[in-house]
Amino acid sequence: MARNTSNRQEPRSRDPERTKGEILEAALSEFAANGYGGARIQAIAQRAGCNPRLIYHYFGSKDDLYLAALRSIYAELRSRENELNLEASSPCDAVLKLAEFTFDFFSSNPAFVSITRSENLLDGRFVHQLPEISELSNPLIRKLDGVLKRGARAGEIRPGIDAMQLYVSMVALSAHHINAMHTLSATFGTDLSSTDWRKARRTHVVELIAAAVAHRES
Amino acid sequence: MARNTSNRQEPRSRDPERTKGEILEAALSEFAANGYGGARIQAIAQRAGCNPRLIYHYFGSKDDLYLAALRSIYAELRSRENELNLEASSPCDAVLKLAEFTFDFFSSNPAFVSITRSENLLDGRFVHQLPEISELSNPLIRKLDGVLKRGARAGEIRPGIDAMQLYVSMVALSAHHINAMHTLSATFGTDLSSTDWRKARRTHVVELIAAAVAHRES
Amino acid sequence: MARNTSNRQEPRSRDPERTKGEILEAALSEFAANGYGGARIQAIAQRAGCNPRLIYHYFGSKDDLYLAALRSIYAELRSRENELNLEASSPCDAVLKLAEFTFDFFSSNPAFVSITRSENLLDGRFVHQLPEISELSNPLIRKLDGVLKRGARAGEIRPGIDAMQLYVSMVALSAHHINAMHTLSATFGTDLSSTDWRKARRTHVVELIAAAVAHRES
Amino acid sequence: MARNTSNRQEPRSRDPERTKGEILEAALSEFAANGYGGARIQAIAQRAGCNPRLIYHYFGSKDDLYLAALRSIYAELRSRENELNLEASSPCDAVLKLAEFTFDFFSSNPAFVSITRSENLLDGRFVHQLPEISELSNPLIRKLDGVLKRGARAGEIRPGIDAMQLYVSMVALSAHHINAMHTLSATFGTDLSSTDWRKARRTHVVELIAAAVAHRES
DNA sequence: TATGAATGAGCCTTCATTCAT
DNA sequence: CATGAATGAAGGCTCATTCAT
Repeated sequence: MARNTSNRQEPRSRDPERTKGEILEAALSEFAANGYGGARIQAIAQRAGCNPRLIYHYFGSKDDLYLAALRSIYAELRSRENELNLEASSPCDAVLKLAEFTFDFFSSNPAFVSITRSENLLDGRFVHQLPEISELSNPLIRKLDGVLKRGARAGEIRPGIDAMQLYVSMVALSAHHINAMHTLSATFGTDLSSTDWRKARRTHVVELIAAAVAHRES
Repeated sequence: MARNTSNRQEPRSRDPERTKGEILEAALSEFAANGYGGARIQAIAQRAGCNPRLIYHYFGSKDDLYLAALRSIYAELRSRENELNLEASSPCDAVLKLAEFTFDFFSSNPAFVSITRSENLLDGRFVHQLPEISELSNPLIRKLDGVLKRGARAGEIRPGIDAMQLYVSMVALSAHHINAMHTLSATFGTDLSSTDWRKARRTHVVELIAAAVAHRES
Repeated sequence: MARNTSNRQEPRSRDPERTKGEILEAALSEFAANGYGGARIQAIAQRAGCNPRLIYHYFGSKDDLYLAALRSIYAELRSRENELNLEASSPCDAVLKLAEFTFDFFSSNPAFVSITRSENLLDGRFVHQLPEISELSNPLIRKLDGVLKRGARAGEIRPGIDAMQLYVSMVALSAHHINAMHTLSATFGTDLSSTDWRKARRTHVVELIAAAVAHRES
Repeated sequence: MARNTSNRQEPRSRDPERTKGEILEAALSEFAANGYGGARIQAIAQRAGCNPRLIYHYFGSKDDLYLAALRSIYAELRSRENELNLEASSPCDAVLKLAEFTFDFFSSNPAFVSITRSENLLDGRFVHQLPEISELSNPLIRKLDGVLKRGARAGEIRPGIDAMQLYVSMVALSAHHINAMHTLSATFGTDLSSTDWRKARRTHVVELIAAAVAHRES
């Protein structure tokens, strides 16, 4: 007859910061797995182990939660890029370092690729609401531009390479096979997610970039 | 009292084949613009100027309509690729020809990019149901492999390049800036859809591929 | 074992006009009983014996359904007023005829009173969207004005009475005890909805109006 | 490092009575503006500048808060009516004095009209829980009855007028144009809230009551 | 005294789909 | 061939309210 407390389920943590973090983490997974439209607020709540209502308490709306998730993955990228120290290396090494970093970042952050994909499906509806993002990559492009010019003067690097184009290429070569993994896998009849294929891809991409920037005697 | 037929509104084309084609066309647009989940069966009906019910009449379900759309864009790709004649050119020219074709195909078929993107969001749920797709690219890869080997023997092309990796790179370099147009545009603060940027991108990509496959004197 | 048809519930009438009418009727009751905010779309569906979804099929939204209900009660009022023939009576008789009609209209159309009350709670949010309503009462006021002037000239009616003020008074005297029935009943400890009270009220109101417009020898 | 108390924000007034009063005041506004169903407990908290939880602390529930608001507006009315001194005037003057008082009370207490309206929308659900209200108006009716009888004997006032009916009429004539302001305004295309209209209405109402009770030579 | 955290119930609305004509 | 009528399931969001501090 006694109503012991152990009978009812744990009423959550009473730790707002942690709860908020768990919700964001869950949102990241759900949005990555299903896109904005396909994501279910209830699924996020379940992943976070909390009441759906709580999501509104902390984030206000699905849109705002999505914006928070978007902000978070870009913040992660920015924080990682800041750790790069391109100036310290020789021009060729710096380019390869960036190429490797870019490749590895997308490899180990599939959520970035997924959410970015969803965002593009929506014609960038949300990313355009985050002005801070546009300030993210400009410094990197400037640094890369410096490296290319330095390398060109030193005869190490083919002159005339546009930094932004090169960076877009690095991103393309590093992300597209993840982005389009399923269609490419189906097309080629090969599993592009296998460790072997990914390792081969990394080698190929780095070689391709190296060859592309190298100075050639003609 | 008689209910003569002239009283009711014109009941469409009475041309089943044409109606079916219009629906497929409309579906292509809608799926490309909104993805699978975001596409509305009613919107497709409106685009096609017909009754939603008719879609079920001709295609059975939203899934089947989507499959038809998927099939159609891959058929288009296959048909274009068949027009290529890589064997007729010198190895270097053949590679560049393929690069240019690939770039131009994605540029002029944004629906392919969009629907492909949606498909990957769904983890390839539908593309895996179309076995004919896997037979599409194998011939191309084989041909490209032949070209690369021929070029290597002739000393024109750097040996050891994997055909599939190279082709994935071509696709990546040609499609990713379209696929991720909005996020990249927001990131760089540049409009990646402008004609100028696209033209510069084409030049960059072709040069990059050329440099990557070129044989270098050690 | 046989699944006879009488087992499943009647799948509705397949008579759109009738269905639409039933929904409107149900909406009228529900809105009258609970106001706009308190009305439940599902309750309306149940009253109408149909699926909630059907309401959206025919009316689009709760707002639009409410607008339709509003329109309908005013149309009813207009149609009744048009049957009045004030010009045919002597001025005094015409005024009393209008007073009696007004009293009886509100008595027998409690939905009008209720929905009107709800509308005022919303600061007339919806009534302002129905421009046709403003054209409803102007003719009546003009007619009443004519009657009053005619009566004044004939020495039957006290001169200087403003037609609109008088009409507002008729409405007030006829509607307010319905509108505020519960608070007044509670205040006076009397049931204002009883037949007896209503009958006495009618007599009182008509007498009051009669005395108010009568020409007095001073 | 020490977390001194001056760091956290001022925890409100620490004056329970005042806080309670502010909440009641806020509730009055919110209920008047939105009715019972439309009122938001959080909006009341914001108006009162306090935490929603505090409302529960002081008043228990939304219902109880509403009851308190209801009690308060009727207490205000009772207190005002008690200041009237009908016996001191001549019968006619007394009637007009009451008419003017009633008109002015509703004019200057729109919250009374609004909350009363909301209450009637709810079929008097709450007013029936306040037995003290029914004891409010009985003395007034008795007084008015006395005045009418006195006036009838003196030949000043038409005999046979029922005091309650007359009082209901006064209320109706004074309140209905406020109660139904928006629908009437929309109907007549006139702004019934304008100062001019209200002034003309007052004159009209007083004249109407005067004429209605006046003794006429047959 | 006062407050933020957390919840369960319920509402409007949308969508793909089938029924009957 | 073609269409309007009708439906069940589910989703985002809001609200009053209680728990724990």
